[in-house]
Amino acid sequence: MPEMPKTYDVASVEERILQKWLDGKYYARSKGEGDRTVVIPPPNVTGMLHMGHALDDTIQDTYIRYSRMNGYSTRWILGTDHAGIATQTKVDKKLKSEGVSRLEIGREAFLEECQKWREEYGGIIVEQIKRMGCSIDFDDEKFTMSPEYAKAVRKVFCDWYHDDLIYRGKRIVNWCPSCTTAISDDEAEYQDEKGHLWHLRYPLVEPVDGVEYITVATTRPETMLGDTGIAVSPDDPDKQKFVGKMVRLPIVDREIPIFSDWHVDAGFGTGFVKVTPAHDPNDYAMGQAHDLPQINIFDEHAIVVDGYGEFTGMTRDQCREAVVAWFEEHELLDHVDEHEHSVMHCYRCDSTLEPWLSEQWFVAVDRLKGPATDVVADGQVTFHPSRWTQTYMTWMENLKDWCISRQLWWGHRIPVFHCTDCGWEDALMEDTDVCPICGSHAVHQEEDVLDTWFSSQLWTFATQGWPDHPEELVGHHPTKVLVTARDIIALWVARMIMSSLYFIDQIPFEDVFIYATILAKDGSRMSKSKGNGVDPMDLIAMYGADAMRFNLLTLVTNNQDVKFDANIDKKTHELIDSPRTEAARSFVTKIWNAARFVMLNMDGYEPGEPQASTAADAWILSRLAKLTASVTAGIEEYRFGDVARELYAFFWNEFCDWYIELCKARLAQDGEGRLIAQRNLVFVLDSALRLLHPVMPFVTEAIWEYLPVEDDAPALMVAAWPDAGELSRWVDDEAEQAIQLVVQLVTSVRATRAAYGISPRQELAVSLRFTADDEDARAKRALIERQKDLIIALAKLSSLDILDHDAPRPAESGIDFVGDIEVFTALSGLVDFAEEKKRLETRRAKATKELEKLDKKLGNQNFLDKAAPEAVEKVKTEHAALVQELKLIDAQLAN
RNA sequence: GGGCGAUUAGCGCAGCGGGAGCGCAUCUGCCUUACAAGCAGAGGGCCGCAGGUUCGAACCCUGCAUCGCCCACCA
Repeated sequence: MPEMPKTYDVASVEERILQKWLDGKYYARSKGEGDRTVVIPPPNVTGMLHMGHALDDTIQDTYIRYSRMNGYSTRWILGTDHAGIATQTKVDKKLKSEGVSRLEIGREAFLEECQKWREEYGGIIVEQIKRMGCSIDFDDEKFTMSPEYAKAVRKVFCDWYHDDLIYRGKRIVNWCPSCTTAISDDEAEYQDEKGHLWHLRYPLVEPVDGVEYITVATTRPETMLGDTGIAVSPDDPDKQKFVGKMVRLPIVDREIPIFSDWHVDAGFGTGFVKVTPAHDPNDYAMGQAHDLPQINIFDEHAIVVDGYGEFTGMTRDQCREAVVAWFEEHELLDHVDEHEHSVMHCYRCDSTLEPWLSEQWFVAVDRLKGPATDVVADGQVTFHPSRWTQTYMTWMENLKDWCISRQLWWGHRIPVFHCTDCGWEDALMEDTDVCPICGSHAVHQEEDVLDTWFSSQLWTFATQGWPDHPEELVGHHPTKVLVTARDIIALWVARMIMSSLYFIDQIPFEDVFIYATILAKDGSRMSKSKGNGVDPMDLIAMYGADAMRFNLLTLVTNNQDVKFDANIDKKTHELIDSPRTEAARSFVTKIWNAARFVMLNMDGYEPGEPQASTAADAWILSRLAKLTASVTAGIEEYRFGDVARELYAFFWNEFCDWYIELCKARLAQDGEGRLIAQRNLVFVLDSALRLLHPVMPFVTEAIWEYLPVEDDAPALMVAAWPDAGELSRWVDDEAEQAIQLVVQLVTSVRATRAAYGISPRQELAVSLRFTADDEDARAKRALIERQKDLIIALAKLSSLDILDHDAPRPAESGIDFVGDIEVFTALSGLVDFAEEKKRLETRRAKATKELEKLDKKLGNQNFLDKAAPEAVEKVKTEHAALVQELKLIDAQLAN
């Protein structure tokens, strides 16, 4: 048999194993019972993957690998998102650094630049996904702007357009005057800024009760040029007398009405609000409700338009200054307060956004939201953890029409054509340059492109042949689970549900798994600008993909965010270390070494069934059976953190720490015992590797190549998942108790040894004495007799005697207790007995304190009456044991 | 303003109604031929604060504090 290298060389092995998988195309769709199609949330082609992707992809890969091994039909669909605004920004910046702008090179050349960018970064992203070990369908990569996908997007637009779900309208949008595009609310960044609250006086046309003017408070005095009303709160009694009166707007000399509206907070400012419907979302809403004119005072660059005299041609800032100066000059500036408020900025160029009235395209959501709410309410689509259901529902309730047009170039161009001659307009699947009505060639396509989410909402079905090959969807849609981050529940998850229900009358996925947001160690968001981000590729380079994956999965609990334990150099922003990932790497190494030990003891091995020939065998097989059931259920329920911890505890603390040690004596001898131990070791190791494989695919695959298991599978990755039902025949609670006793006895002797500083090489004579002489004690005694050699070997004893229950205590011995068994360790000539006395006294104090607690409990009649009988019984047993222990300690002390 | 989450050992986290746990770090002793990326042992906790429910609360309820996230708003 080939010998395993002494050390596990992570980098070279992971590289080789990856190639093996790719060569074998084991990542491709698998056939089986029950469909498990999963779509990857398409990463943006803007750059590299971050820790969120690493977590997302690790979860999906673990799930898919498990499902593949467990005989499901699987397919994990790969793809990337063109990410309109984000990519365009990156390409803009790149061009700028080369000294050109997109306006100079034109739309066509710019799109070519975007394509180039996409090819480069899309390629990098796919390489990174490979490097993490993801078993995704690499031969069939999707892209939200591929010709097939574009066709799906276009069909969705046209169908909705013709079903009156898409309309064009003038609305207030977040406008970036520098990028000259609308951006969505989620693309706006709020920043708290110190500003001012200017109090301006507006004269009343007719005095009211002798009052000649009212005072409004505003943070944006420049917008007063577009004021068309003044609002007061309906809950403000002092102001009601002004309602219905008119105000003469200074500078523009316009008469505007005072009205009452619920938007107004009587307690803020002066209680009078200037209303500028064209330049504020709230004012727009009030303007709609009260039928006010919408006066746009800015052009697309936020320059004051014609007709405002000296103010025309000014920027927002210049205009603000000039307006304030004018009010001051005319003694209409009441006063100015300092005021902190948050201001929206463009996340691309950081300009202050202008709420701006412009022509945009919208999706009417009224007919879409009902069905999308129902499928979640009735459990067809289930969120995990369940609390996200509420987030979803709340968002659906408050859903407003969706602005889908973007004044960008990189994206799906809106397929609406109009004729400037006759006014014809339609959404078309094929481009045209002739008007079908008047035959004119004055036909133009809309310049705007669609919001990126408009295309990604189709992801589950447009990646699977829709609309041209609907047969591809059969059996593979709805997909099984969507694994994603919580911040796109509204932006993406909800929209996928809406569009999927509309177009293919199916939910897009059965489950939505929302994982925790990964924060930096200090609890703040990881971000490039703060330099506290961790690059998954750095972690892989330092510790390997398996270690990163394992660590990430331990973080998957019910929590909604989690701090990533990594240290980063404050100056260079480079990763220094990640203690938790390092610990995970130790686990990888441990697995390698344990396997290596097994392989070093394979001389004379002949394949055969596992066999519970000793208590140790029965125990480990029982533990394995329970682990298999638990891990299987854990993955099915998306409890990845539990799964990782259980695997760790079994492999390290049970298999390595005890079973391997318990086998060493048998392995050292020739004969049947050795063969049985070999077979059991191979069986348990093989099973454990299978269970570990979805979590740590590389090291398990590498080890499996050495294992002498007969299996048709060409790789562990496509080998069978252990069958919990089949294994359940090994469950053996008695054996588990027996080994637990062995472990306790060995640990007891080791603790005594450590307490006295006795060398591990010094063999000790130990005798055991049972405090009782009942059936239970006799059974335990028989068991210990059977495991005597094991205990002697593991505790490094010269002898192990079992005394009769009434035998005298051995002189000059240390004492310890394992339940009702006294453990005497002969210490004659080895220790200072004053020490032992001190030790016993400490122990006595502890036991006394514990006993008091139990006494109190048992003295409580309510406890005896109301608590579960098992609970009472347990306390009674513990109580008896403690009483016995104290008696023994006292006897020992008296000695 | 509305909602959600967190607060447990120095650090990062599990546990979520009946004995306070894991990993790292710390201390002690070990190169016991699978593993020093290891082995054995040990120390370290008013389980955020205050009430309540319960025979019994880290766990359930209420309030508070601190930190964080999401949504809305900020004239």
